[in-house]
Amino acid sequence: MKDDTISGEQLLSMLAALANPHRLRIIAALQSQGRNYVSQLAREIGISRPLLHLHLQKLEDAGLVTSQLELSPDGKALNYFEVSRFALEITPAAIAEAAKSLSTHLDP
Amino acid sequence: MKDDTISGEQLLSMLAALANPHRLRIIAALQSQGRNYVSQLAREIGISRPLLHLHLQKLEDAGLVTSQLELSPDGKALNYFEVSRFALEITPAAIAEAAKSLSTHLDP
DNA sequence: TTCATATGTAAGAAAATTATTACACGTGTA
DNA sequence: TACACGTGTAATAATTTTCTTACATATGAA
Repeated sequence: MKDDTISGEQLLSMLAALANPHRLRIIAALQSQGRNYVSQLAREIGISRPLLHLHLQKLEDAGLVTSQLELSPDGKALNYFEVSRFALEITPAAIAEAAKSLSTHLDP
Repeated sequence: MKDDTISGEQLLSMLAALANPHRLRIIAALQSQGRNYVSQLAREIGISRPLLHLHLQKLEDAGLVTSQLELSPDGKALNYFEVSRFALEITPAAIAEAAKSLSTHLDP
């Protein structure tokens, strides 16, 4: 059998990170056009840079994108983001499995 | 090729519906123990009935659960919920595909 | 020096989601 | 009738998320 096991918290954080139209578009853009740095991506998607920064942070916290700070030829610091490789199989059974490890307000 | 196509809005509404710990537990409970009616499910999960009602509504709006009103032997109206059969393949490519049909604030 | 580019982040406003409480209604039984 | 059980929902509060604006910093070029 495949080990598709994932913790409830992990699943939840990925779902929460994906549950936003801007963030879906961000992933789509990085997937289709490849890695990009923050300011440029903000221009392409049409949202403000601080707002994009916030969304990228959520995606990165969930492990869906990664970033790498680089120096451009002309000396600017560019923070490049790219999509992580991920594949979530979302089914009732997978959710039931993951939910076993979801903490409750009743937990010790 | 498989037609895994899904609209951006549809994907988004499912992701949003899943991105909550209570709702994951609801799906897990219905999947593991089978269909159940609202009051009983509320007791099992340990949340109030109105709160469960709200979460069930979101899940139903997203098409992840369905409900059927039935009369118990002793005449009570019981609203039974069960999990829908769904399987979402969440990958960067699938998101890029779905995001094509995501409306923007810039749309006509 | 000044301008244009890049970076990050803090503070507060706005909006959406989540949660509680209280109400209203229906049926069968004591 | 009163109680216990089921249903739904409205109003409000609390919390979280989203968004904007403004500030601070750094580098290269004009």
